[in-house]
Amino acid sequence: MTEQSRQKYTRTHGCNQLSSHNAGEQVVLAGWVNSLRNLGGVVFLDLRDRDGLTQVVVNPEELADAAEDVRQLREESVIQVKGTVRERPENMRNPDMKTGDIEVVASWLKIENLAAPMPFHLEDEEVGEDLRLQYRYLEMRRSGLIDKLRLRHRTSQIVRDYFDTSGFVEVETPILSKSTPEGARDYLVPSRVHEGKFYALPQAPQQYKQLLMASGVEKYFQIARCFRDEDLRADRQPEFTQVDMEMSFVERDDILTEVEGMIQRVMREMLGKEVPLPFPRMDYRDAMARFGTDKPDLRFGLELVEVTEHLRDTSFRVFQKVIDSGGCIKALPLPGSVQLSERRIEDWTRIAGEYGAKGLIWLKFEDEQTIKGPLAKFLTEPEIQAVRAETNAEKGDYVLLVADRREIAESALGRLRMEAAEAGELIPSDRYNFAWIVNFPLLEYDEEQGNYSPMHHPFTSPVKEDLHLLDENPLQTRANAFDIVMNGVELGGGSIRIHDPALQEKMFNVLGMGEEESRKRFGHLLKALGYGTPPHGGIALGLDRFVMLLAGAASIRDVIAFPKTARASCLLTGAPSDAEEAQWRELHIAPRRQQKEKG
RNA sequence: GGGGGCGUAGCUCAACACGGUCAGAGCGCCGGCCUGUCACGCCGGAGGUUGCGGGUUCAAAUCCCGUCGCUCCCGCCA
Repeated sequence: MTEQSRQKYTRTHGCNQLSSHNAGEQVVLAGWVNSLRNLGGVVFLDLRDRDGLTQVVVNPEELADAAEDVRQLREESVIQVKGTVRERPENMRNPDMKTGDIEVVASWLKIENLAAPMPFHLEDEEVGEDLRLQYRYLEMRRSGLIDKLRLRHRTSQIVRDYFDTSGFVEVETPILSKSTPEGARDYLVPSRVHEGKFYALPQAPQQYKQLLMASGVEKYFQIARCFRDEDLRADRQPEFTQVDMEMSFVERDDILTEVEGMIQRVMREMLGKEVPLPFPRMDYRDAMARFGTDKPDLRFGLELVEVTEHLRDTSFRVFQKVIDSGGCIKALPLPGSVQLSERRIEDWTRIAGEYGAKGLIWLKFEDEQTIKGPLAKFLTEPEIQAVRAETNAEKGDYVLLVADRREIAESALGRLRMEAAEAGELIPSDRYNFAWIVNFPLLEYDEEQGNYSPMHHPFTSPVKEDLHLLDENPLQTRANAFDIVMNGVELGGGSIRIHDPALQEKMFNVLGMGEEESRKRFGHLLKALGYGTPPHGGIALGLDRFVMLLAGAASIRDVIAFPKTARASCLLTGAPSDAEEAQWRELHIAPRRQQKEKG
């Protein structure tokens, strides 16, 4: 190898670093061609690396050999350039560019990779998301996605440091795990060694972390990947990341305090926001009654009120029927600034219908005494007055009414509260409101299965005072569980767990599991509880959702490097894909279609 | 499993309600010109299975049915 060819042109500067102070210096830059301006003789190109842009000038007199190559260049090609930093003439500086006072006059240029024409405009935000996902690596180059990944990285760092400082130990738990048919659908992994048996990917490290409490770890945390084979949403991916933690010898408020401290630190260091502690705590029942959801967005008002009693003797037959059958009438007062066009009422009626509401009634207060709307000819003067007083409505305000079963009326109006806030631009940006929702019901009745199912999970402890209700009135039993809500997004949930094996067995029993079945599914846990497991509890927070909110993003896909589509496929790699026949034979499985053809 | 929105050139979109002219525009791409641009400019050109399959019709991008993909929501997500 000659001396010449061994000469290494390693980068001397980043594309954001040079200024007029460097004038006259020999530098080597490397990066992508961000844009190209070929004037026939002289060629200008903006070179981009992960830090910034620098203009490079290719002058035919000074670089005759490379000038021909430069003509072939296309945007997003990768090049290395050696050259001299030159101050630009006064009238040719670019004040919009950080390095706009200088340019690098190329004396040597190497095309490392001549890029094919881009399949889409990299900076065009209107490009279809499917195309951007297919070329995710191209989207990342210019979309600000990398900044979001940096934000995510730093958030994880702070979380790790916070828990480390508080004496927590990060423990990794298995990805190949055991299927438990409760809860979400499992992703299954067939076993080659054990014919006909399967691992499951963890929906959460729940049981392992409780076993770590039995192990004496006392303070555990993990930034853990979780998998759930359920239908997706803007804030749900089939695989996602939880900040998972568990503590021994604690009560509910110890956990809440620990988490509040962590969130406060993240908000301070990531956004420079000082969030006041403690976060407000709201009963599940109150959240439902006032906001129609268990994850209320507290950045704005617009609370629901109940008007059932005021309209108990109404002549409006639809309402009368609902009241007679034990339903209720909930109202959502809206300021007149939220325009209720006919089209909007139609749209919102359809939305209310998605929640099972059979209708949506509106009225407008023309003044204190007079209302407009379909109820105008049905409501009496005192009824109007009562509704007005209850809703605090003023002249020009609207009231939306849903009469139905309580859950339906509340959840439908809860959703319309969000629609109205958006439509009326009532949501302050740059504001962060946290709240704890506490005292969830322990159980709900599963109509399909015809039995009780846990609202959180089967290891959740009832609140002490409600223990007796487990026999008398299971649905009335409150759980010692809590959710944390940030700007209307459920960030995470946790609970105090059951650490008494007898109570745990009883719980399984209430859930309709016989002794044999519960031992088969959860025997390992029950056994551990019997060998000296301390009282414990913990929480899991959705890291993707948290970072999404910190980044001001609309979907968790925007804070995940390689997300999946709403149908759980990866457009970049094409996963999931077919497997070789030899592969599934080795795993003792066959696609059903194949079996049918054979059988 | 159910409902809403979208699918036309490489990209973004127009033409679609009321079926009928060669399916157009901007950007990108290709060729030519251009030595101070920074959204460089100017001239010329190529590029289409209107997602796919079927139907109605003399005639379908347009109407109907089915299907696939993306997306939002309900159910689901212990």
